[in-house]
Amino acid sequence: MDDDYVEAVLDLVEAIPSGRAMTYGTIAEVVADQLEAAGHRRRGGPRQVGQVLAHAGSGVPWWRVVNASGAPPARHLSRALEHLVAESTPLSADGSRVRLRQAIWFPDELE
DNA sequence: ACATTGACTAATT
DNA sequence: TAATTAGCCAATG
Repeated sequence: MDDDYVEAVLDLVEAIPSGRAMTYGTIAEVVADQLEAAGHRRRGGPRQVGQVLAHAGSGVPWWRVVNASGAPPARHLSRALEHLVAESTPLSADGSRVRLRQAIWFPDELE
């Protein structure tokens, strides 16, 4: 995993607005498109995004990245939920996952 | 090289 | 809805 990939992921995560969220899979697609357009060979997937955040995600709003069912990473669940609540991110009734229908964000949406 | 492991996903039951 | 099961792709031993 080279620096270009790591940087692309971190930049994108930083761009997610407060109160919104993106899934690992979507981030992987956007980053793959970006790098491909920049001349690199297509690579990466949801798990690679997870790898990047696990090792280098401490400085970015990692709690705005959730899995395909809207759940934050199991290991940091409570810390993530604190942030999400503080940002009034739309949550499911039991407060354990993000309501993707409302909270999902995509980078070309007007801000 | 080979096997195992993960901040994952989509399909199936 | 929730649990299970293949796939997936790069890192690690």
